[in-house]
Amino acid sequence: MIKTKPRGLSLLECALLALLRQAPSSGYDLRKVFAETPFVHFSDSPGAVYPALRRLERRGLIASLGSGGGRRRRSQRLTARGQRALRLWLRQPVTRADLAQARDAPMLRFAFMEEVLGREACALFLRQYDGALAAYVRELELFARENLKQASLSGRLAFDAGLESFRARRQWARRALRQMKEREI
Amino acid sequence: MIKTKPRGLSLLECALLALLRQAPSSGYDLRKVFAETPFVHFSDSPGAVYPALRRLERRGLIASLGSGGGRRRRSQRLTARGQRALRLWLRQPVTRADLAQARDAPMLRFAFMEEVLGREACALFLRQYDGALAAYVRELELFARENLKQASLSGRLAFDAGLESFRARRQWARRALRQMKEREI
DNA sequence: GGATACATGTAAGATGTTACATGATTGT
DNA sequence: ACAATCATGTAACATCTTACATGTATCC
Repeated sequence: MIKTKPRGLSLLECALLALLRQAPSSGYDLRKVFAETPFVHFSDSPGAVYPALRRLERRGLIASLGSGGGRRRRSQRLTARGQRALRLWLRQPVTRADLAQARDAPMLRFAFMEEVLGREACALFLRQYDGALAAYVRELELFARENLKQASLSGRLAFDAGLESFRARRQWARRALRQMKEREI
Repeated sequence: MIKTKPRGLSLLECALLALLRQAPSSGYDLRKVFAETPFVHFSDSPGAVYPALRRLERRGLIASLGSGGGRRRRSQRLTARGQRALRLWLRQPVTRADLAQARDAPMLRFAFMEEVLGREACALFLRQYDGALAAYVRELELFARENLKQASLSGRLAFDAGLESFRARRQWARRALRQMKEREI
């Protein structure tokens, strides 16, 4: 028995795994990706990235390439265990909690999915995602009917904004599925 | 000079202020709101809510109603300072960071805005929000043209999902502004 | 050899999560 | 009196933010 606690990985840690799979990189490289890529909300602060990398290293999911002391550039690569952890994360089903709380997690997974799991997994994901969205939209509509009667106009509109985000995302999922199939040839 | 550090309020703390303005409530009440309201992502865990309430109390933004020791129900109400803090939060301009990082903050503010600041402030907000979204969408489109050439299909689609969310939100903002004006009579 | 950019790290503090503990109230 | 529910709180832990500290390479 190993002493590793089976705590889950944070979204940041998963993103780091996915980026390191594409190419071994240093913490500095990864921070630049976060700094320069819009609308992915990860912090490029050293106090977030370097500790996360060392957590991944401690778990054996990544390993240093260039060694040496001091403060020289130190690239990290994914280990076999890291590969497995990444695939596991990418293959998770889409849950209601993913929609309600960790709203960006599904899309982050999808962004890296094709490279790691291939087109079929992407198509499966899109169908699951659409289904989960459909159920969640129904739930929200029901809530609106029962609880938004005497809300202010701005309150109702704010709720609508959320609802329409999910509806738009459903449309996107359908379109994405079509495109995946078209280019399957 | 008072010793209060001018640290900002967390989104949770702002939400608590807004809810307490509607009606004095206990921590338990507030937790139930978070537990039962879908797609507002606040935790209903006691370890999040009670410490946040005590921080607000320490700052003089809320105050206890029912006193008494033990573990009896203790409702909190907004103080005059709390009112001012709430209005200040609601009146903040929409920034790029609100769109890129704190994505839910603007809508949370809008939801409570009419009750506290009135229709005109809502209309101003919607125009600002639309403008900020327009600029951000242009920025994202530029990024896509320059950096998404050799991305995988799922990678490009994931980016599109984000883009379309922002476009859909712009449409919503325009529609909301129309509705605000229609019912202004 | 001095300035500048590259690169890694840490310390302090805020916040949130999970799990547990415990006091009050209500119904039977 | 007992259980169930209401209601508040705390301890341990993980993560992230901000700000600072420090070493290395490169260019002139």
